[in-house]
Amino acid sequence: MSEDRHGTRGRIQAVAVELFAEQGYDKTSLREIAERLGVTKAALYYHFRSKEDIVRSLFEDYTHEVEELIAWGRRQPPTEQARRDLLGRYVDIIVRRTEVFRCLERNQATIRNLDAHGKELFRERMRTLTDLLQPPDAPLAERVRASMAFMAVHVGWLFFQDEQVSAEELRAIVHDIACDLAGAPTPMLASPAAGRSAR
Amino acid sequence: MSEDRHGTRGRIQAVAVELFAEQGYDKTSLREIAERLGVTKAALYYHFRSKEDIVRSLFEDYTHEVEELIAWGRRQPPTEQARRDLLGRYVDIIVRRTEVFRCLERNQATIRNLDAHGKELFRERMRTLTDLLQPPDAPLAERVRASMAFMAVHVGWLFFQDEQVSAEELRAIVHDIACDLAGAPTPMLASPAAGRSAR
DNA sequence: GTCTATACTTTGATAGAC
DNA sequence: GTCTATCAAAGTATAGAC
Repeated sequence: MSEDRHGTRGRIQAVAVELFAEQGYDKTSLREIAERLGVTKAALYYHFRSKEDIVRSLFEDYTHEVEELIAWGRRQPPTEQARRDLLGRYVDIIVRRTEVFRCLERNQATIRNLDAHGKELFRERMRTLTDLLQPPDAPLAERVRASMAFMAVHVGWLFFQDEQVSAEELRAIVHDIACDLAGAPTPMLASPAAGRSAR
Repeated sequence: MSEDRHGTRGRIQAVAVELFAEQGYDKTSLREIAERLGVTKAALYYHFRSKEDIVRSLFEDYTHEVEELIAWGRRQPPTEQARRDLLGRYVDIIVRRTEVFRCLERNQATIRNLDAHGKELFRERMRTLTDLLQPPDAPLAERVRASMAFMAVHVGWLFFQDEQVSAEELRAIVHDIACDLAGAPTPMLASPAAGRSAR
């Protein structure tokens, strides 16, 4: 799998996500990636056919996980518990792929246009996830809340990521808020926020 | 002000936001902007000193409005009503500057690094806004919710922007959700969501 | 698997005429 | 305010040796 940073290929990917997220995809040259690894540009072309190929490979695992989540969600009964689990699993994906997701978020304009058909891929997946929480014919306000439940996971996790908070605590808080937005019952949470959610 | 699209300068800015948001800042060349306007690259250099100068000018008005909002917020008493108004005014800024904000959101990595000091500007403004809703010593869960109130405005407005929904309705829904997240009382809202917020 | 060398392309930017 | 002409720089990508 691509997340082992042992082989040269994996090391290239690790350096690439970091630089793409920090400076942007376009501002990061292959020369820079190669230098950081102590190899030459040409070496990169052994492992990847192009620069775009690198960034594409970065999102493969993430995309796959989301699609599996969607498939899983479709098999669940329409219970509150299932919705709660869906959001929890989504949080786990974001947590597990933090770096990749940060890179994605900061380079939306670039990444949108990698594939001609991939243009609205993110949007459609988000739409599909939303539908798992609220049917397409639900009131607009409910659908917006459902979408926001997922998006809140993104911004909440990424934004507070580099503060001095424990990952477990933040994970629980983000999940809590997401459930709250989705209208799902609040998960048991040993935090001061637990009272609020029950208001 | 820079949002009048009458002068050549304004027309350059209008084309630039659109292309930057759609294809990304780096993938958009000055040649392309010039062509779209029916002028030459050199003409652009009469109005702007550099490409970066164009993108910087785009955010001036937006930045100014947010800073005025912060100043306004500091003058308010710490009431629920004031917090509700703060969020409402924030929504109004995003609504008014939709295009610029979309451009900002999709080019985060690039724009972050335009100024060396501007690097954490967005983050710090968000932090300041958050503090207006919840003091820095509030429980983490409350601060995350406060931050999310603002971020929810971004994603909610932009994501549903191009669906077939009326601007007024979406504005109200987004404001409603933001208030809910911030713990502020729900604004009067003639929508099916009104009941939910009171749960 | 990695390197040297280089071809090819595009871009941001400038000088100076009109 | 806009145009023609031109430049240097940087980037992606390839060919071929080791």
